[in-house]
Amino acid sequence: MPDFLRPTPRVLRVAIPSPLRRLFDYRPAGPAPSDGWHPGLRVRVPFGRRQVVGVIIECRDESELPLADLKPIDACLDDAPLPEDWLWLCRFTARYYQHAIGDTLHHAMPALLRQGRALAARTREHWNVTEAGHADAPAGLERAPRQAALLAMLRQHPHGLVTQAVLAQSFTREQLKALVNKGLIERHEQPVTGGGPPKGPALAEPALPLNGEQAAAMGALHEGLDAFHPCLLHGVTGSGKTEVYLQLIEAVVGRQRQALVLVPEIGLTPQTLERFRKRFQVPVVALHSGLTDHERLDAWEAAANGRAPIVIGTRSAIFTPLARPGAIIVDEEHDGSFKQQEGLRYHARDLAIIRAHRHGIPVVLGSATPSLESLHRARAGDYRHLRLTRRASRHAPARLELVDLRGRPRQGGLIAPVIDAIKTTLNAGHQILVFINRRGFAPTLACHACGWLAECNHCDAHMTLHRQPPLLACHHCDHRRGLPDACPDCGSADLRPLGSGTERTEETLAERFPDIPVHRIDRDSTRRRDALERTLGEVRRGEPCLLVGTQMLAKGHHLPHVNLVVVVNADAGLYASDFRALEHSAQLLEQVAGRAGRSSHPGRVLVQTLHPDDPNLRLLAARGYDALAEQLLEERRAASLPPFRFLALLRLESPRDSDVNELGERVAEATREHIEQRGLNVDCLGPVPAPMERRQNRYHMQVMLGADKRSHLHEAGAWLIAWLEAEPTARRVRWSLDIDPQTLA
DNA sequence: AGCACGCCGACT
DNA sequence: GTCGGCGTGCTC
Repeated sequence: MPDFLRPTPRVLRVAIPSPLRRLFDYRPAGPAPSDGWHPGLRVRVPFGRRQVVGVIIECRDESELPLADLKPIDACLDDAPLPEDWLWLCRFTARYYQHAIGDTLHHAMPALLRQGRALAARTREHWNVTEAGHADAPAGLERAPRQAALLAMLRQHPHGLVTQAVLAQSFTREQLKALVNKGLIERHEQPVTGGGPPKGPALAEPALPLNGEQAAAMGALHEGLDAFHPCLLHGVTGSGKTEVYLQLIEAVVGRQRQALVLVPEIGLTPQTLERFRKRFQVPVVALHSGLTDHERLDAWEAAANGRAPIVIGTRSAIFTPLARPGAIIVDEEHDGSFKQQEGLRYHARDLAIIRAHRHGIPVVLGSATPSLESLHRARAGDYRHLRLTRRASRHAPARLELVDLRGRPRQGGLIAPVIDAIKTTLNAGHQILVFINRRGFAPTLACHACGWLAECNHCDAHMTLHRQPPLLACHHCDHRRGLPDACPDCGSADLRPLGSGTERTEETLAERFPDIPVHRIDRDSTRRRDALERTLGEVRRGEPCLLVGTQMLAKGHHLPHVNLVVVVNADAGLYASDFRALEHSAQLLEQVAGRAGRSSHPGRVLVQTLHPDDPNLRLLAARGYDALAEQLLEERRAASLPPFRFLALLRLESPRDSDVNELGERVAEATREHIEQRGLNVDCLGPVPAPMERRQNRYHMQVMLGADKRSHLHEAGAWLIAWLEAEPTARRVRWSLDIDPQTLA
């Protein structure tokens, strides 16, 4: 039925920004949008005692409530619905992650749209010369040379000029206003002309020549530009994955389509953007945290109407609408930052796959150390497995050398042979990267008389000792304390730092190598804007130096003069309770190793460990990440863990431990009963205390659901949520269901 | 989530 | 006397 014949629906089902997992019915009111009522239109509605911006999800004629009880909407905010692909993705996401649709839409929308800012009606200010202004000698300009010049310029443009163009010629708003007051020019609002890709060639600089493997990968990608075509681009550090991305984007843009590129949180650096912007003549829209609300909305619209051919952003950029989607690229697909860890707990990489499937376009997951999930799907034939094994430099990637820590005295966390290796490398004129996974001076402060340890009052955690400035800080809450002069338990003054963090290692190395600059890079030292870039800029000049840093240093930065990498302690992930700890640890070690010897010199990687005989560590050292990943996949299969089984984790938290305990018991019990009754093939384990049970004075418990079939897991999860929503005592407990949890913490 | 209502404790 | 703590209930 054509829209103009469609009668106005009696009921609008609206998603409201709230955690409530249902829709609310309203009566249409006010002028109908020009194309009629449709899902995707934003409406301003009364909700309780306030006004909110909601989104129409369904137009119908029936309601479960008497129609007379429905409130009318206050206004429709859009002339046309929000983009269909965006709405589809949001609805899918809400369903898959079992999250409230209203809250999902709210999170996926630019702030200005959430606030009800008009989208369709956005116009640009335009200035035209009036009839009076076209007269030979307009009056009132004798003593206003700038105004006269401005009028002269506008007279050159029969179709007028936008404000931006006027201001760019160093005229002012005041001069425009003065001319308007004199009746010589007029102000108009002109709709922003959108749509259509930018014209002209896409490339600003020629593509680089590809090696055989890259060319083969490109060939494979070229075969499937018009179809869903998931690829795992599995390439060692320095093998040229980015060049493959760039050439894929070139092909996509050349076909008048758009490319969406997702990068890890710390990957959206000026260098990354520079590389894209230098290559392409067409605009590259970057969605980063520094944008104003207005810029964000502009970018969203530019993507939605097709003006932006290339969009780059972090996790949340997966919710950018695209008018003509051409390809999605997820760089460093194994990176943990693609999973949102609170609220709507979505995984941007997984949504990228879904989105590409829906659009029928290729999606490329790139990594040197793919997640076991992606590796498994590539091996199963769900993804095309494209490998890049050759590095641009002559050298094979550095192998890990395990260094036995047992029984050896440490200075700043380092043992004598490692310090000797550092000295040798410095003497040869190279740089060294020391990687240590704890910031601060020392993990904690201990009393040597009685064994007291500095503990946080609000968390089950030690307080970290910091020297700059001197204090004890908890890394799990914002609690801080000054340093005690004496042990609070026994009064002894013999308080000593226990273990080493970045500050202590930095201090030790600075004492040991007084003539060599030591740069510390961690969250504390890079708090100032640009501090990281400035330090790295200096390091890239190539003078011998020492870099001490946390995992911030492991990712992506190109450090061509680093020739030796030292890992202070590799043991964190070896015996952790989290089944993914080893995978993540191995990825990190491989990434760190990739920092060594990227240019002219082969590098060394020294890995200190208390477990030099650990079979997993030995496998990683001897044969690399891929070999260990194979091994871990077999272990996961044997243990029925992801990616061979699907998980959902219920997290419960409350200031009162009895509340979480009791609710945990009851919800797990009820869920097990339901699973039994319905004959679902689902395990329900727990409740168990979360790894750090008390955090910020709140008690954390969890209940785990596991299933071989997603549909069974989904049903059990949905039932559990319904149970909690109906349970009065659950309101005293904060709870959330994490589908495909990435960590069990 | 907000936001109101409502019922008890310590204050100007 | 009231200001305000958070338990309880509701939102088309």
